[in-house]
Amino acid sequence: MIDTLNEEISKFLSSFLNTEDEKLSLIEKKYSSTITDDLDKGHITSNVCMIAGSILKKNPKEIADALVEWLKKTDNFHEIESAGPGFINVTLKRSDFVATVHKINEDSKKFGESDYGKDKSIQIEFVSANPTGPLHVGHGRGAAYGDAIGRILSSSGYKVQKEYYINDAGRQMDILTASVFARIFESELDNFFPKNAYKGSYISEIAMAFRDKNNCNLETDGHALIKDLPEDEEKEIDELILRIKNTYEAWPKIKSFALDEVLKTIKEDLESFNVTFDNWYSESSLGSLDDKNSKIKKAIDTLITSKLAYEDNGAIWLDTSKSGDDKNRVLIRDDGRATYFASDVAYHKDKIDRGFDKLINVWGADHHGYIKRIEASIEGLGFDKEKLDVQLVQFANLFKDGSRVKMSTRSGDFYSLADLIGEIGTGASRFYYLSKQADQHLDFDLDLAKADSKENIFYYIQYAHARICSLLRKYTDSHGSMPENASAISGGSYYNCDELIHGMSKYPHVVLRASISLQPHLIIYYLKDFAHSFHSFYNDNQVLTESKENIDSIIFCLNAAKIVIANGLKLLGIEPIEKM
RNA sequence: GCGCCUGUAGCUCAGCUGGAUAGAGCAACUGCCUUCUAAGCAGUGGGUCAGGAGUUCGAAUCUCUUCAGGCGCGCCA
Repeated sequence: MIDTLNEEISKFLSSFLNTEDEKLSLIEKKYSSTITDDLDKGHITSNVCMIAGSILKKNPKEIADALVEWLKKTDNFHEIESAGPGFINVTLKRSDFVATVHKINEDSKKFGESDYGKDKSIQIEFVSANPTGPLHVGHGRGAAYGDAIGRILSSSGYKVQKEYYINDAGRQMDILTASVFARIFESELDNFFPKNAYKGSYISEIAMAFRDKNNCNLETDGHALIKDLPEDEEKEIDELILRIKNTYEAWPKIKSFALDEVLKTIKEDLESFNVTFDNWYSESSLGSLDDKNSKIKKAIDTLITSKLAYEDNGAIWLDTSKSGDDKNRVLIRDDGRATYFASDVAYHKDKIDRGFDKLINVWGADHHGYIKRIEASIEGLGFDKEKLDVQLVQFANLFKDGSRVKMSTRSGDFYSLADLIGEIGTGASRFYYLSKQADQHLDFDLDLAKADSKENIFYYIQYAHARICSLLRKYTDSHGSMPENASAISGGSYYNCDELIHGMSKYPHVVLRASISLQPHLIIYYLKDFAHSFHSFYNDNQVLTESKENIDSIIFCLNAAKIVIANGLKLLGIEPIEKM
């Protein structure tokens, strides 16, 4: 019905105000009609008269009075009032108001969807954690966020692809391999373990699994491998990697085995976190600089041809400062190896080449200094940098028993995402990760997530859903099938559901707003408010002792309320609970 | 030093592209379970929206500035 109001406002503006088109379109652009916060102000409200008053230098209240007269003549609405400094408050006809409930029941799972992003494709790249170990709680927030905006954008009509970029080409992979190697041949190496290797217990598990499936024979002298290694931890591991590669031919076999095992764990963790990807993109598929036809070589050649990349001091640099970066960045080191940045340039080129209308990168906030140079490379390759939208996710601090949970990947033992899911469940985990705007620091309180009080908003919302389910069960137990209309409400004899219906009518607007702003937390706060309306209703009304007509109408309405809560939770990747 | 983020009730946070008396929960105090799930509801008290200036019909929201806190500034990934 907001559309109807806006159409009438358009007609009013052009015929009544009699002013030039330029000003009219400015008014049209700036004003907004919204669903009211409370029923005292009717169902819909518009600030159009104040905007018009300001642009046309006229008294807003006079315009409002004229608009009220105009709208009254159309007979589209039950009641129209001007209020305050020049708001227009509209009360809908009972039938239009109740139509919301019918629409929700009909649309059911599709209620809240729109075609806002129709014909546009968006790719979201997120998590993309190095495949060197299981996901930890730091990755959880990006995972929940990327997946949620994927769901939200899909529901707004966008064609969405979710992608995980696997960093399987760099030094990290060698360190992973060396770590596993050292565990496999622990005894041959006199229990030596490199200082900079991955120390988690998963490394030993991978080593054991490898030993079970392969004949492991070191063949060379283990003592020689570890003799006189450099003291410096970085140099130590690099030297060890070099020696193993030169003497142990099964190195690639361990490497691919370790990668597969780690990826398997990551996929399992994500799956139990209700996060799925449409595509897993391997960094190594970008090829090597030695291959003329590889993606990485071609991307860099393009930059060299356009003179944005140049040689200096034996290295190849990209002129990123031209696009606002602090300094220029190295693409190819003086020893001929590509940097991580070079891979990323080629990767982003490939993403754009794949034809998406928009790319969203979900990055940890610590990478924000990296945005400029990626944008610069996109411009350098001749693309519009606006195609890329980097969404930063701040770290989440976990609190347990009142104090901060430490997580350190180096020491080996850390609080993993799987631990979190095991402790509070997927739903509550996702919920709290998403409960605050992504680019702001989040204190994640594990004790709160498990608490059984109103303070725990997750269960507060789920409880509303479960209570409705319980009523619906009791209704169908005695009545057989579900009611199909709300005659008592539309007829105007029963008003107690009005606040709930009014709340439900906001839902599609909330979803759209979350979609445009990429902010899932808006849905959480909406659901919290809506759950409150329900609990309040539930307390004031003894549903099942009402008259038959009233019961039917209430149940029809509550089924709609259940749909709204369930749809909202599903957009967050959370399964609604039917019984608590 | 430069860049990004943040500062709203005692605590944890909402507050949509500027809109009507700034909202929740917790904590404090009061009520409501022989009736559909009390993980619930209703009420009371609690605010210089960090400080200052500006933009205008109107600012927590936009601009500038001061103060305070967090993070990032590699031929690492």
